[in-house]
Amino acid sequence: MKIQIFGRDAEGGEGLKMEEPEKVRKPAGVKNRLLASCDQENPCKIPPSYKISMETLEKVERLMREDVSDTVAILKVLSDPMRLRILKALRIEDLCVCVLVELMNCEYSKLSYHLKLLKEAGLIDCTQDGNFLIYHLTESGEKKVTSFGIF
Amino acid sequence: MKIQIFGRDAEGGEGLKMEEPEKVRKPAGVKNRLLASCDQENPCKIPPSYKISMETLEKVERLMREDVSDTVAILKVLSDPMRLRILKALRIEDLCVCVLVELMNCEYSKLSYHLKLLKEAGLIDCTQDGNFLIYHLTESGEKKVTSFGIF
DNA sequence: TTAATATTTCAAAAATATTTGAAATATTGA
DNA sequence: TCAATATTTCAAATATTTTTGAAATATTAA
Repeated sequence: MKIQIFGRDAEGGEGLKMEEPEKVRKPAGVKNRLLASCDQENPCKIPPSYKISMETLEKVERLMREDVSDTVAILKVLSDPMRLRILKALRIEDLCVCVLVELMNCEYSKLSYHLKLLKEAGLIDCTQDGNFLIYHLTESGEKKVTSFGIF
Repeated sequence: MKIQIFGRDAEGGEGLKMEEPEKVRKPAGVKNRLLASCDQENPCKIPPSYKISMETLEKVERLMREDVSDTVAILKVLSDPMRLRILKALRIEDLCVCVLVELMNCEYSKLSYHLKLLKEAGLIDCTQDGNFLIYHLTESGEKKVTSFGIF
């Protein structure tokens, strides 16, 4: 696959792109990989509507290198009906495991698994009172849950 | 497990909870399941700090019944590094599969799988230009991605 | 002590999601 | 028409996540 690169434009998404005379570039570094096979003997074949500037390309490549693992981790934890419902409940009231078990209508061990994930993600925590564990949203959990605007 | 229920309080989370004299209730309907074994011969054993009002309980139970499947579905789609990075890229610029393949540094079939999930979730779509498919964020995708405040 | 209770942990089983590579499809250009 | 290209589809192999039930832990109550 080969890509044609057009001259600089004023910041991706800004609208107004001026199209400079067609000119195939062969840049160094990261761009090399992306545009490797694009040169004179090997002319680029791309659809006419498809133009992309060096600036935009670089911007996208920079984004690609950003670490998304934290975001993914939190999204993974949130993307489960049981865990979402636990969070919803705890937003209203701190609840002990025994009540959650009844509310969720499930086995202790199952609930416990999900509570563990939520806790490991720092979204909830619990305090002990005798034999009972009473779970609550953490401050950061409260914030995240709110900022995701999920509920 | 048995739960002790205390008198009405003014809306969960409003602060100021007045604690009426201890009184075990045995309500009907949904509450029955939750509080089934809580009566005179079978006195409730809960930790002293743990009080919950009928109102709060009802509120939580109502929440439990709400359907979260749409939210879960979208969160599931978002909770993958590859898909997140695709979305990030498409926020900057519409991109054809061939460029995405290079950016993501992966096989076509793999990329295609993730594009499909994103498309099925209505977050992205594509237009065809000859042999090329050029993917873009949908309007609703744009909105969702923004509202989740992920990037 | 001992028994009962609330909860977690663990490992195996089951369910889901992802990756892989080959083959299919559709479009272009000769 | 035919070959080349861009992309998707498919089914099998892998990997990850979730469920299950039994056993472990820790606390209370007797």
